Amino acid sequence: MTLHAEAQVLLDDLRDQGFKITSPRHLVIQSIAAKSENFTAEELAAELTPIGRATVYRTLKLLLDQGLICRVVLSDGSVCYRLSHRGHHHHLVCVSCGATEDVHLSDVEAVIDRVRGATEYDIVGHRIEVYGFCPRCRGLQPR
Amino acid sequence: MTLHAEAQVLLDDLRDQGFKITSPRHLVIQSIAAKSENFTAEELAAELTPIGRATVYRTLKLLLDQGLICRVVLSDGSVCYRLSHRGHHHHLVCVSCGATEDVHLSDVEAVIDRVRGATEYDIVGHRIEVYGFCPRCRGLQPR
DNA sequence: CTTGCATTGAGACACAGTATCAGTTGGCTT
DNA sequence: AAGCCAACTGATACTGTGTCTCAATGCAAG
Repeated sequence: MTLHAEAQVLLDDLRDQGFKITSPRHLVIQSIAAKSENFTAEELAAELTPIGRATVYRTLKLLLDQGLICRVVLSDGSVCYRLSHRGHHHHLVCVSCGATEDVHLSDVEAVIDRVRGATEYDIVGHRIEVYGFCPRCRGLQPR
Repeated sequence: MTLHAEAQVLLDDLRDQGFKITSPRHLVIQSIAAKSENFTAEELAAELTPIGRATVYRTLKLLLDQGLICRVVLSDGSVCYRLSHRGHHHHLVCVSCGATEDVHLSDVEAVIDRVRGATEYDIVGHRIEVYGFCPRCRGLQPR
């Protein structure tokens, strides 16, 4: 299994959009697909050293625009990325260690719709992050 | 009216927390209190030139920690600040010009509570930003 | 009025990301 | 199989946002 199945999906998706499958992109995607946890852009760049930092960032942006990965904003405001397991979802982020889980806030759409009816704004999207202590960090919680 | 009423509230609040009311802080707060719209840290620093940039940032952080101002994340990921008109609320942000309105997402707590019941995480907070075109920008909207 | 400790300012640093631009390459076209 | 060229790459410089350090300063408690 030199090629993670998820990587193939990402590659196919990019190809379908008319992007070139270059060897740097191939490597970046392979590396991302192998990760089950959050990663930062710099981590990824460091790990893929022969590949230029700019290229790593460009590929991330590409995947982000295609909705193939998602950006997670930690409670301290720093950001990292993770594979998007397709479909609209939100994140439950540990304020202590940054571990992240996907959550489906099923009724949020209804709440947003209510805003839609009550404002002059033409609503096009939203960003939600829920913060808490993960089971692992709960024990170390101050007080 | 050399001192905006809102400024007095902020100052009192800081004093109550045991912080010193120095003249740089006084000026920063006065300047913030006079703004009705979003502002960026750099804007503020530029406007208050004789005051050190670091001090402006430190004062912003202070006010942020005290919940006296809030941070708004625009749709492009850049951030700005605005006076917090107290109480928990969220932001409706224009994706085009960055104009911001406070919104009260009344039922969101119920949604979050539902998550609380369904996860191992000990939930302590959340961040919500709703994006759309403001009335002014709606007309210029591409298609 | 003194004095301690919080605060300040200047500047260096850190981090995340973008811009530039000459050089390379994937993949269509023939 | 060869050629072409827009898309892509990598090195590097730059930007924006914020933090750190550390000597100097100044609130406010006594």
